[in-house]
Amino acid sequence: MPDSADRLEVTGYRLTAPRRAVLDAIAHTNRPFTIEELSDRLPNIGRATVFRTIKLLQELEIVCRVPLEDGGIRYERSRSGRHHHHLICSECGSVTEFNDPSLDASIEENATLAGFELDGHSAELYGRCASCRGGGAL
Amino acid sequence: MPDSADRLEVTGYRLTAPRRAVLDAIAHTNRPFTIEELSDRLPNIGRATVFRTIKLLQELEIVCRVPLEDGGIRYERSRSGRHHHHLICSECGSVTEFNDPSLDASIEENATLAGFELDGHSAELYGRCASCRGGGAL
DNA sequence: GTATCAATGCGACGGGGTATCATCGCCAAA
DNA sequence: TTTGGCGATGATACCCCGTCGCATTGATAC
Repeated sequence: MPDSADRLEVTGYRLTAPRRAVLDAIAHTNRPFTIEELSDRLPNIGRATVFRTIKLLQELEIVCRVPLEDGGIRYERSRSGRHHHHLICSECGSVTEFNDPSLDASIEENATLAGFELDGHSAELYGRCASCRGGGAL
Repeated sequence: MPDSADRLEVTGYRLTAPRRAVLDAIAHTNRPFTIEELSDRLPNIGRATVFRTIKLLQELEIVCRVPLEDGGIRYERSRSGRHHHHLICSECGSVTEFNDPSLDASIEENATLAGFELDGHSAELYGRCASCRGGGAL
């Protein structure tokens, strides 16, 4: 994951061994993960450092936070690296990013209607993904 | 708040003194609150009971959970009692409910496009409300 | 090389919520 | 009206997730 490393350096953060290890671990993960899972895979790295690194990567939009329906939190490597929304499968836990200008427009319109100055928003969709529906028991 | 009490009874839950007290407290609150705040206002009621009651009221859609931008959680009496979204002011903390069929339609469309079977979604908008903008320093 | 200061690791801490379990009290049936 | 069942309560311990404080380490500039 060279460009993520680049992004760290370019923004003035030090590219240390623990940060490399975290970047490497998430590069090799294709499923949303918890900090605990990540931390377990990196036994030589302090838990606090994993938290701090993930927080940093969120700010750099390399990783994004995925709020689950039950209130739990997972994280995932951001594929687009830009603002997006999530489709979260309650069966297999997979997360799909999507982007829809008309959805964003609709959100902005509602803010404007309410006299609201928008500076951020989130939208999460919960349900069952295509493959779980296809192969599933229902 | 007689109809909330009714809703409890109708759905088969007992309308007990602690539940009445919680209903009464939230009826007299017009701002989003934390469980701690609510619990402090009800010193004779156990903290666990406050948590349990709020959880119950969420299920009955009498109260809704408001996720803040920083990850914190507040609760608010639901005005519409139905599915809705939130405009959350980062300055004064006020929460405004809104409902927009075209926003919901847009969400459903994205789900359909992805082959997703939707069973729930959330959308939170963060920014500054009209009155904070009007009287504010900017 | 060496100084500097960000980053790390450790352990303690804190907030928010749940589990356990004995007790209470609402409600209905007798 | 008493009684009994069982849902609700309260106190406490506990758990999970994330942060803080602080001494130490190590990346980078000079």
